[in-house]
Amino acid sequence: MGAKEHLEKYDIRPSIQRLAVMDYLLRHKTHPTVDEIYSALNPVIPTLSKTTVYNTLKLFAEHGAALALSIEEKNLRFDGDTSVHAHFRCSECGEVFDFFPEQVPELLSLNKSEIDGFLITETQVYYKGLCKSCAEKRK
Amino acid sequence: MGAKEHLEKYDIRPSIQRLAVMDYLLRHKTHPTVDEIYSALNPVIPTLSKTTVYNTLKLFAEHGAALALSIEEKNLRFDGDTSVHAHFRCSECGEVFDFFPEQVPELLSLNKSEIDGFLITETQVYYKGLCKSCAEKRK
DNA sequence: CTTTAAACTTGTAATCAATTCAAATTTGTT
DNA sequence: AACAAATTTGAATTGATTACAAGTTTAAAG
Repeated sequence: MGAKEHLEKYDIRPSIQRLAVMDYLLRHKTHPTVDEIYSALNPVIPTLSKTTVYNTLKLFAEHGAALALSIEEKNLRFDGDTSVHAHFRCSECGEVFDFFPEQVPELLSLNKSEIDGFLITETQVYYKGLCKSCAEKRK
Repeated sequence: MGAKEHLEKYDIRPSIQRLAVMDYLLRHKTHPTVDEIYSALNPVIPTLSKTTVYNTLKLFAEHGAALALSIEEKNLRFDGDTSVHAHFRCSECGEVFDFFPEQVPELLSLNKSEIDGFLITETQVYYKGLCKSCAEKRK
């Protein structure tokens, strides 16, 4: 599915800037920060403002078209993949990976459900530690 | 267990300030922010600096004596309860609750384990939505 | 086509949580 | 008591994010 269809699906009008940001998110599974997205797109759309990237990502998150991850202290990170999955951040290299341990689906599927009177609309599961590549280097 | 024993357990020297912060965390299960802790303790220890509260909480988190929760956009929140549990943040009133759906223990117990070569040292599970009290008011 | 209003984008300025840093104080040790 | 290490302090700085007001684009109606 392309960026245009993805935006339409979430009732977001497809401006040039929004399409570019969505396209970037769909093509890069790296969970980029605002700065990374801005730096990548600025050469292509020279008039692009960083404020627009902020506005756009906030809009995406509100409409459910992207996930905002607060998995690291400094920057928010964004994910265009809104399917059920968790995230892993390596404390060595800082990279953020999609993560899918067996137990996760069950847990995330609590979404939209009600427990003890609490209405769950969003679930975030964050793991931290050493990624495969950094763990091997340690040896 | 008192604040002193708690600190000793995690190899943290018990200064006046550290004891006060730890004591506050153990007595208030509200997942307070730095500001909340500082504002509460400043009247008691007038010389207290906010930098000390920052330093202290960072130290606690590094030693595993407290949890740093990035469950909300603006401030970090802290939890003196380091046992296995998840958190729920109400998007209406902003309060952060301890939360313990059945599936959580299993998920959090991945801690210190290895999956696909990834070494997990920390797990955070965040739920967002409407808390019981705010959900009832909505009707 | 024009006109017009709404939606969107832009850049600057402001905010504010968190960190840096160097000086002052406290603590533990000989 | 004297010294070194650890801790605390507050002022200054950083840096991600937001606010805002002006400029631009888009879409719909005449």
